[in-house]
Amino acid sequence: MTPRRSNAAIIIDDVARAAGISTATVSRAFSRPHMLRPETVALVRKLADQLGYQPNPAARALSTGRQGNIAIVLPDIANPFFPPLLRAAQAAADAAGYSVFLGDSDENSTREARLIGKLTMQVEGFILASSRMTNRKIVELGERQPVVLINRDIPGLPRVLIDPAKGIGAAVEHLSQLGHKNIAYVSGPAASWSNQQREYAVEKSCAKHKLRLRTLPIGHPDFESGREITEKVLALKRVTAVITFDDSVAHGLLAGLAERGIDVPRALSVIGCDDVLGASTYPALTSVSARCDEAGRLAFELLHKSLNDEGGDDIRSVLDTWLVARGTTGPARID
Amino acid sequence: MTPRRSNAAIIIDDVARAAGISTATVSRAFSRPHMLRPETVALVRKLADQLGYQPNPAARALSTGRQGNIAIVLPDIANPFFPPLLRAAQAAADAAGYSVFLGDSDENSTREARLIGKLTMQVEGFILASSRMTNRKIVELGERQPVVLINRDIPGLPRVLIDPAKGIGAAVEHLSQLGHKNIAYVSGPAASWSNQQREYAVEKSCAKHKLRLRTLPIGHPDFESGREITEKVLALKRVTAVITFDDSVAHGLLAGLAERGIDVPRALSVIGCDDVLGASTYPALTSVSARCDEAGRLAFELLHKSLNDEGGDDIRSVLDTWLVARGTTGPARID
DNA sequence: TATCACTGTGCAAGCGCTTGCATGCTACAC
DNA sequence: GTGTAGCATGCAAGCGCTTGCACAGTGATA
Repeated sequence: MTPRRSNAAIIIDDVARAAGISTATVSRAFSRPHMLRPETVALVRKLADQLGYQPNPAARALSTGRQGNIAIVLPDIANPFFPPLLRAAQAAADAAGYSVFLGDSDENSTREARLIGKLTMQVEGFILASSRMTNRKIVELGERQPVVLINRDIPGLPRVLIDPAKGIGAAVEHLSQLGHKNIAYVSGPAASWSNQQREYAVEKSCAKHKLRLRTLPIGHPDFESGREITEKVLALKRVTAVITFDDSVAHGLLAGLAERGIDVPRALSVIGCDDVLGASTYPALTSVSARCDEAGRLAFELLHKSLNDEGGDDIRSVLDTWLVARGTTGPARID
Repeated sequence: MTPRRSNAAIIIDDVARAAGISTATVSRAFSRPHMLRPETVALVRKLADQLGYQPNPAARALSTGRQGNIAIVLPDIANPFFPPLLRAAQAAADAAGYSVFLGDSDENSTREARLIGKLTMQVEGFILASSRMTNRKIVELGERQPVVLINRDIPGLPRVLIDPAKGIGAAVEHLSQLGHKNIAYVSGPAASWSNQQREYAVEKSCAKHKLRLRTLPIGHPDFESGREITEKVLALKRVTAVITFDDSVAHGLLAGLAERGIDVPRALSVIGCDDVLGASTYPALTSVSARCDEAGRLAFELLHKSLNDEGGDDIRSVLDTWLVARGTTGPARID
């Protein structure tokens, strides 16, 4: 067979020939410089630069089994919780020399599994943020390849968890102090670990402070659903405060309330989760805050350790949350 | 040399052996099924499924020079303009069988160039959204590999442009009709094509409607900068309306105004650009709207055509904008 | 029956890199 | 002078796949 491509692409042989040495040495100048005489390394580096040589990652991957890539898979980039996380994770990965694949599963576990399947052979590991897959599937994946979870608590797999307990505890206490007796929780996707945690934390805190709690389910956690749930929230006559699964939903709810002329916080207090909207709503949203960028950074760090076989046993990194009280919470109205 | 890895990984030989045929035939069963007897294809498919065989992309890439990957590079995922775009582009790419690399340049052209360099050999093409690199660099890249631009107008390269003219024209007309005579434009990054277009459109429309225009520069276009610019906006005594580079900035400005008790729109009208915040501010933001998800989808489509050598000559796909008037615009105050 | 054009498969080279082992060399000790 | 270590480099196989070409079978045509 004759060569198929005769691109202008510079390959290792070109550099080797230019330097009058073997390709092995050129290769080592990049991957194991300490094995070579410093002058040799310098020469190769110079020539490579000059010729514009870049090692072909496919060839390298084929030979070594390492691709220098990772993948981040998440349910919905448009959810404002993820961009900061993604940004931080990609920045950390980049700094460590990795390139990152992005997979958006659109909140769909089948699609998520398909995406992962398509990427497995091209990446050294995965960061799964708010995965919608079953534990079993995730564990299976984890047996074949390094995986770090964000907001999913599966023993045995390294994971970064944003624990809403503290923040939600503070939120409920805040409401209790303001005189609220009946509150509602607008819950997120059932398959979401975060939602389970948040719901549980709300329940527990309400019990502690002796508040009555009603729960309202929602489909896709976004602005629209928040807006649409408004009617149902208002139908809960005695409820004077609402905690929502996330800020988007709170945002939608605020919009729905504004449309109906309901005064926030006088008639109803609203608290979001994630605190990703900053103070950018009006009134500024009281929210349970967390460093989600930190979660992204940390997740990559754990993955990086995994890749270098430094994965300690059963790492479970928990990030705390806290309440940021702004303008959407106030004293309970008196009926 | 002996084999380095003896993974449990199934390779093409395993399938070939199981089927009692050559690897060539197995390979063709995937890439050129029409060359084979249908029964052969079926057999191979069945066995491959059974064994869990997946072609190694690195080997394939090495052999064919095609990776099945593309990259999307953008200045800041945390900017709400990008997630919908990215989402749509990745969905389209996925549907066409491509996986996507993500690069966040952090608004930095050097970093952008570095990211691109790192990815070139792993992708078949690039989507550059709001690139911060110089025309020269981009053209150079385009000569070496398929590139589609979003919001960057370089003749010869396929590009998707969101043309603000119509929407901004409508915005200025809207303000003019409301009796505004003096308006301000809070501008974005100087290197941004979008900003240039928007600034130009504002100037032109103001001239047409005989409005006086002041321009205020801003650094990183985000919520914080918007908030910080408030003082300067208020210092422009006669200005009764402001158009901002994007929604984030408008958002920040609204927050800044609210903090100072300035009534929007009674004391000052505000118009954003991109319309990515929905009606989620209060008052709901009047904004120049565009289908940014459509831009993402379209960009991939153009890239896909490029990759299949169907790139027409000098494709320049322009998406229109329009004004969505909401609550932040009203009659000019009378000083 | 011999010839010819297909068709479906197999052979084996080659994609560009890494790396185990061999080799040549220098330097030092005996 | 010989032996021996140790260092820097080269040789060549192999990573898993694709694909040009060769080749064997088949049926149609002469």
